[in-house]
Amino acid sequence: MTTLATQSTLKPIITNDDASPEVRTLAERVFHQLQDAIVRGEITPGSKITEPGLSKTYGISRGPLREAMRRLEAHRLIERVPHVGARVVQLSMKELLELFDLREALESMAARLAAEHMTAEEIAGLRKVLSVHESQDDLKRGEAYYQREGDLDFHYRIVLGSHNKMLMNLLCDDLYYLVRLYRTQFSASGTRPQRAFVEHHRIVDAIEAGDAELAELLMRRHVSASRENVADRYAETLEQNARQSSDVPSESS
Amino acid sequence: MTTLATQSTLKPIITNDDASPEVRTLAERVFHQLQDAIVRGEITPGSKITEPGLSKTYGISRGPLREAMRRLEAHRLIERVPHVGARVVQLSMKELLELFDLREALESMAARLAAEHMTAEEIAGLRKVLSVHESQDDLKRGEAYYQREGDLDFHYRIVLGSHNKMLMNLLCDDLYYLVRLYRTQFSASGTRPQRAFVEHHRIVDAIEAGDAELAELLMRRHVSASRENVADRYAETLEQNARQSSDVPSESS
DNA sequence: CATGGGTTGATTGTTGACAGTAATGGAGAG
DNA sequence: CTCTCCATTACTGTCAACAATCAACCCATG
Repeated sequence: MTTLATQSTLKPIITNDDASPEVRTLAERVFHQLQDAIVRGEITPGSKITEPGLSKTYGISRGPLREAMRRLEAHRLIERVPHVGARVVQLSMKELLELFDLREALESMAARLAAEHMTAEEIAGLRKVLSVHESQDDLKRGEAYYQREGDLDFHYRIVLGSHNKMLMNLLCDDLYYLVRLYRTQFSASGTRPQRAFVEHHRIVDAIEAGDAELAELLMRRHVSASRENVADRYAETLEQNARQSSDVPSESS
Repeated sequence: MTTLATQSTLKPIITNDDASPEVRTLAERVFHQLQDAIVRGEITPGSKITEPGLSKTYGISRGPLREAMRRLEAHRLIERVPHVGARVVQLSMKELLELFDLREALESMAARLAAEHMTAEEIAGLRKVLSVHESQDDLKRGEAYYQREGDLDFHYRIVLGSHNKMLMNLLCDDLYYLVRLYRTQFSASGTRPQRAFVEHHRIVDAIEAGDAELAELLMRRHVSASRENVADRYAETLEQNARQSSDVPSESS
């Protein structure tokens, strides 16, 4: 419920609602808007974005827009080359798997620290996330779309539970947006969500028991399994694309 | 000295030498200059920096300077709050230890991957670093200043040897500058460098043998030991500061 | 017909000025 | 003498215009 749908109408046009409470500057607001647009896939990965275009789209000057783009670059959501331009990042399969390797190392560490430092309230909140999570899954068995948002919320809370500021910055501010970017594309397959549920529960059990070593191990396995699932999905997509574009290989892009 | 050097020997004034070959824009150049200045301690951690001041110091307009500062913020070398200003980051002891925890998780992973993927040439280069490293230590036994730069070079090369782009970005671009910032302050104590040498050699041995598990374990221990050493140094510094400032407790913060 | 060079168009980098906001200092009241 | 309120001030955020650079296109030439 914390990070759930900012149910806007897919309009990148300027919005005065100020969903985020602490957006005190234009650059920050358009940064969040662009971040959302990229993560939700409204801007195709790999597509080129230009400063005049965006500044006109969002109705602001190029100054704040450039700052927003700098922040997007820092979060690795876009890539810029001097005097040429910027384009939305497009991870290769290799890089995507690398990202999951990073998550494996960092989140297993987070789980260990969470088992050591998480407070009772935080654990209760984590359990609540799991229950909501589960009821949603009962509702829509095959959907697995909101489920993935809930999954990220779960991981998010464990990282916060580590009480390690550096780790929180790294995972929540930098890596998770990349994860979300590809999560929408490669949502878990049919049998995977249920197993993920079980793994989530076992991880929380280990954390609640204060068993740091077990929590670390379980989280490592959990992320690794998620990695394998995404890899399969990616391979499927590539295969389909190859089959589709075999008719029109003269793609001008 | 907290403020910038006026016209003294340390000239941050515009330099056309272009040490980096690919500095195509003003913002990038001043970014690297500021990065160096911060890492070398020429700008005191915690001190406030203002845009007009820096723009006058470096002889550029506020536009590129703001971009440079954005990049510094992305690399976590400065911290900004809207409408207030920016100051050079100053890690607490807790955060510094957290940073080493991150290194432990990430570099042990890097060592494992390096043992799996490092080429013969890269291993040879690594050995050469160690030899240079050692001769320097023979030269100046207690100095341990260049040694630390060599130490970072060692770790740098192992991360590169992992052939994991994401990991390289994270460690080399983001975390290592923070490490360098505090390395100058808490250089290894007398007995530590020699032990670090031995550990380095054993890690390279494990990598050369392709023993991924051992390399991972050794690197984890190595970083952990380095962490303990820095923690001790930090505690000593704090103690000294407390003893010195016990005479003048009426500090106007 | 292919290839090289020059021109044109658009985009990025940079600058200076203007507007809004937070800190600073002083004046007045209690 | 201290506290509060207000005006000054300096800094940050924003904007529009200028300069430098790159990509694409057209034309000339071998």
